[in-house]
Amino acid sequence: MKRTGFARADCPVARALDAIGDWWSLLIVRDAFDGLRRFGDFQQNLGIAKGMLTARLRKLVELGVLEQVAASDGSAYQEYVLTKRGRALFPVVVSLRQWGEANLFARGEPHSVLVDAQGERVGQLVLPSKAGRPLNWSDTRVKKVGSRKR
Amino acid sequence: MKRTGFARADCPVARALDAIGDWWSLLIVRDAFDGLRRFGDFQQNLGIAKGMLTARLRKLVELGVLEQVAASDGSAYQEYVLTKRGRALFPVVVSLRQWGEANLFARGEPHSVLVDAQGERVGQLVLPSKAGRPLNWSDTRVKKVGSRKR
DNA sequence: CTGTCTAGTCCTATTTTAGGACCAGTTCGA
DNA sequence: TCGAACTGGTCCTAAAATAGGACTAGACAG
Repeated sequence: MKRTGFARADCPVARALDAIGDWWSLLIVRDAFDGLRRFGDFQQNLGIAKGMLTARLRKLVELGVLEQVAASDGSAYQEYVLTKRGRALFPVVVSLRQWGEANLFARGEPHSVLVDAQGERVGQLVLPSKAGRPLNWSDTRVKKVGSRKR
Repeated sequence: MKRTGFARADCPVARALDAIGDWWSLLIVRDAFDGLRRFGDFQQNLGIAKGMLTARLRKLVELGVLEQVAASDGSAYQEYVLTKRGRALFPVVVSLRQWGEANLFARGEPHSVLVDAQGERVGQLVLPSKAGRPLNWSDTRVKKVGSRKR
């Protein structure tokens, strides 16, 4: 049957997953962060079927995550680049990366790493309180819509 | 056809999506962070088909994201709770939440919010450099496996 | 003991996916 | 300047994933 949609959910997590939580979208975004721009680049690098890629790119453009611009090499082709909204997905990609690094590789097994401009490995993502104190999961809770609880 | 797998990819993002990037897993994890523990709680709250939920819970247990424990109310039933590995998904859920809040709700449209123990809204996730300086996407790049580039 | 609740299993119709054949417009090479 | 190859798609098919519901064994409550 048709996949259940969450586009009208109260929960932002559900809406986010509805938008970009499918099997390919975040990998396309990851590759876009990596500098890939052309249809053929994505297709080759991901090994995705062309029809699937067409559909995903179209949806990401519709969502405002990617936009099509004239090719930077002066040819008549188009390129796909991240918009501001797309670049805002950076923490999502990084958090997945960090969880994957820590939990899905054997000790010593090589993987790509995220480094800063100096080539130094980056630290772990931190969730700060309003006052700037680092929080972990047990310091937080979700306040539901309409909840009067303070 | 069978969905393409990324379990052996070099990229931790790809492996993470292979593990938990399907349509339901992260919503189940979100609900687990929210305190849901029983099969029926997940099933009702998500509106997911029972067969789907069974399959997803089984996979999450296999992955070590959830574990089954005896019910806390003393009944003969089992409950599903997050393991350490599952709790490590906190930044993933939070990053999706923050992106969804900022990009998928109309101005003024209500949504659930993440608050700290004092009921204060939390800040934005921050990626620090090794030295603690906040980084954004343009300050970073991915060093591929086997890459000699510094 | 009997009826209801819980946590499933199993089946089916429909949708989604992967993969490949095909195609029009663009660019390259001689 | 022409033909070949490349780019960025479209369209088709077989197989797999999904939603939804019928059914069930064991737990529990009265």
